[in-house]
Amino acid sequence: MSKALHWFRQDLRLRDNPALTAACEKHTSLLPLYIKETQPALPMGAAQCWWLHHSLDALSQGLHAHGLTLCLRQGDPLAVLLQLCEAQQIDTVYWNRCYEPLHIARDKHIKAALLAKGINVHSFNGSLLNEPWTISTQNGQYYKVFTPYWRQCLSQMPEPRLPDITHWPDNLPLASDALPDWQLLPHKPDWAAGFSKYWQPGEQGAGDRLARFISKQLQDYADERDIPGRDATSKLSPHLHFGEISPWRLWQAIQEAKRNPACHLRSADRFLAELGWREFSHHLLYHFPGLPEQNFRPEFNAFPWQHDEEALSRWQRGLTGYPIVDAGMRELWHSGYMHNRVRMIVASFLIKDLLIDWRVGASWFWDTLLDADLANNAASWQWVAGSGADAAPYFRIFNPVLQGEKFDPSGEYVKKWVPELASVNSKWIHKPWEAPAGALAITLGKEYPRPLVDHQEARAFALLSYQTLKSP
DNA sequence: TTTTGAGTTGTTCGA
DNA sequence: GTCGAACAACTCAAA
Repeated sequence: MSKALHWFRQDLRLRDNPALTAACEKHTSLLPLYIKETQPALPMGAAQCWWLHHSLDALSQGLHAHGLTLCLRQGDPLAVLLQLCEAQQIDTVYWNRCYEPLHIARDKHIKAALLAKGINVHSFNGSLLNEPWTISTQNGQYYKVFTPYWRQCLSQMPEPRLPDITHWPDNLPLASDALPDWQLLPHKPDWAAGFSKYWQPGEQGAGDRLARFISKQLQDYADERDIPGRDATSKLSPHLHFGEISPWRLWQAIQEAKRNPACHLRSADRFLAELGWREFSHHLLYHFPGLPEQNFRPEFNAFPWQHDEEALSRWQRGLTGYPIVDAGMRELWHSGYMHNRVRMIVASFLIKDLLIDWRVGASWFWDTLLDADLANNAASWQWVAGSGADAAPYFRIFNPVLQGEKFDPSGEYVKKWVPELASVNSKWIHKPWEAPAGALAITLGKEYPRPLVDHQEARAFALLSYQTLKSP
């Protein structure tokens, strides 16, 4: 008659959940628990609080279908765990591992404290194809370049195992907080009002996205993933972040699709490589824990970043006067998401046109992205800045007009998110300031702003600034 | 230890 | 309009 506790963190799912499966197999009673930390090491962004609310709601219903009740508690995790274990004579605690440095430290501390009280702790890999410490070069170093890293991963990929629960233990009924009392949802103003139009948090929503991706999007993924006006990307990132679906299931689904002779292999491998980038980011963060704050390449510590509150605010609100940039920033604000291609464009603009510190951009993304993930966010911003591992060379500066014309030729993406430009001819949609007099139905500077900076001048200045980093 | 080839996502300029 | 070179060397990973 042993009792177990499963501590849900970034694994808000029932299927293919190794820690939960083990807990169910080995114990007769189970307490499923989620803890809202009162002093989190890594406070969640506002957009993700919205997601968390709905994901917990979905998880709670999913558990309920199997006779279990999700227990919600608020406080210091160790104190909550100890209190519950003692009150219910729980002998074993299960969880899936987290990989952010502060979470590793937290879990290590909690594990030691529980063991000291005679409580067993079992942890599992529930979130990554390859955990960061399992991949290394022949010299035993960690990888700093993606391509050899991913080659190595592919060469040692373990057989996927998708453990499912066959026997559900008895419920341990316990008092729980009420989810609405956590006040995760915004109110006054309800800026998340539009989110539910685009997203269905939870395991079911994640599974639906995957099915849609395999059946409708995979075939043309390699060719269309860069076109923000198309619905060509999987949009699985927030589901992956919260662990509503495991990378193993994606891996397996792609392998299955590849067995179909009609499958477009370049697309399938391209998608897997995107999973690879997620893994690579975690690998980098694990081995270089300062990644979210410190330049991976220390020579960037001398970079002359500008402080311009007005420019930052216009970037955040999507009022830079560069349509593709503004469309991206508004997509982010309205939907909690931004197309990958456009993320690179807006990041390049903030860093290289406005010369604003990449950490400032990362912090805005952290607060507004539903898929905000410490490893991915830090690694990607540093990549654009040039301060990161395997980074873009400093002279790779995106031209927002060319990028717009190349990847959004008809302007449909811009028109969707910047409605004041909806009437502009596609010839001028990415550079309305060049339109001849009378060609625009709107007035620049009134309905839509003039460019915040001149890109050619900004580019030249950025190149000069990057020159200063070179050793004398 | 030394050598060698390679490295997500771009832009501009001049022929 | 199209194409290739230059942009700047440097670091990484494997042989």
